[in-house]
This record gives sequence, C-alpha cells and structure tokens, in this order.
Amino acid sequence: MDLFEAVAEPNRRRILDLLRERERPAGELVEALSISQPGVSKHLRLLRETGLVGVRVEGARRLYRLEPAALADLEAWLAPYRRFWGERLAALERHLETEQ
Amino acid sequence: MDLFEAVAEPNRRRILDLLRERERPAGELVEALSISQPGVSKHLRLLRETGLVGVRVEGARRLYRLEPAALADLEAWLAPYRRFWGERLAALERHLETEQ
DNA sequence: CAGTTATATAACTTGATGGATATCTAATGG
DNA sequence: CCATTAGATATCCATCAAGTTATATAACTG
Repeated sequence: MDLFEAVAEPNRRRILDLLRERERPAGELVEALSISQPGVSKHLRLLRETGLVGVRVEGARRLYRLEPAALADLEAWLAPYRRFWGERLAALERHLETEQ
Repeated sequence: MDLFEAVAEPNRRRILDLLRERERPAGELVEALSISQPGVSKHLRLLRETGLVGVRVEGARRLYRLEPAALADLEAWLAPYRRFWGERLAALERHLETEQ
C-alpha cells in the first residue's frame, strides 16, 4: 500500500487528523472511529507501514503519533498543481477587479 | 468515487500530470499509459465525474483538459500538515545548529 | 456509401481492501 | 496468581476497483 492509497481511506485520514493534535493510545482512536477495534488496529498497521505514524509502547498501551514527514511525497505531487490553480485564482481576482 | 480515491490511482495521476502540460486527445493518453484504450476511457470518465478534468469535443476526438480547482479539497486537507512538518524541519535545523 | 479511426460502453474476471468475529499475547491490579 | 484490560493477529466474507475483450457510436475519408 502506497502513501496515496493510505490517505485515500476516510478512517485513516480521520486517524491522522486526530494525531495531528497530539499523541494518542489506540483505544482512544477506537472510540473515535465507529469501526471495530481490530479494524482500527489494521488501519494503524498500514499507517505504520507507510511511515505516516509511529508508535511508542507505554505499559499495556501503544501511543501513536503522527509522522508528518511521510506526507512529503503527496505534497511534492500536489505542489505543481497549486501554482496552477493559483494562476486561476489570480485571473479570477483580476477579472473581479475589472468588473467593479 | 471521491477525490482522494481518484488521485490514489497511479494511471490517473499520470493522466493529470500529462494534462498539466496541455490539453490532449484521449488517444494521446492511451499511447502514454500502457493499458488498454477502454481502460484509459474508464479512468477519464472517473476523472470527469470527480471534476478533475473537463472535455471538449472536436470532431471525432475528445480533448481533455485539467480542471485543477477540483484539487482544492486535497489541498485543504493537506494544508494543516504542511505547517506541521515545517515545524519539524525548523526544529531539526535548530538542533543541527546547536550541534555545530 | 463503405471503410476506417476515435472513443465510449458493456460484460466479465480477478485481486485487493475493509469490515466483522474470534482468538492470542502481554501488561495491570487486586 | 487470576481476572481484566489493551491491543494485535487470524480468518473469513462481501464489495469494489481495475483490467480485459467485444461491441456500439459517431465522425472523418476516399
């Protein structure tokens, strides 16, 4: 599973969003996600494998944290498009100004 | 199919990348993609349905163009993470400076 | 008009994905 | 220790996505 597919799944995006705030134990993510505990565990494994999250064992709990560097490839792919729609927006703005 | 899934597929990303340069007829995309013509046609339909590309009929050909505004939701999702890994990089830089 | 070219649609196959339940492991608390 | 809690792994199932071949549609071309 590559980065793009990892991020395509809504529950996984939700997990990442939650971890953006702070490190969380798996159980907390289970509560947040309305799918089964093994389901969440599976998503967490995938996220680990793609490098998007890291884990830290603390007693019986596993604390998951965001590993945002793994999003670099997505960012890199998107970057050239950003410029693109920036141009569009700029054009629209110019148009609106002219209209006034 | 939502935006994230649309972009998760490598052939579709390739199509978008090609259309970033310029408008192209479907056939040109078929040549570039090493999958069958109907395969490409199917991807183009999905990309149309998610608003990522637009078409223009010119005689027997369909000219596809990029519709970059449709990437806004992806951009919006990614944005808060960008700040995040900026912080990390900054922290690393500070660390390296301290080490020296 | 007949044949060819460009593209879309239909039907089908296959593999991967996401979910569930059941079970295993390891740590905690009494 | 034993029961409980936290989480991972195993297995199974249904769905879906992506590819293929075959066929339909429509526009050019001689």
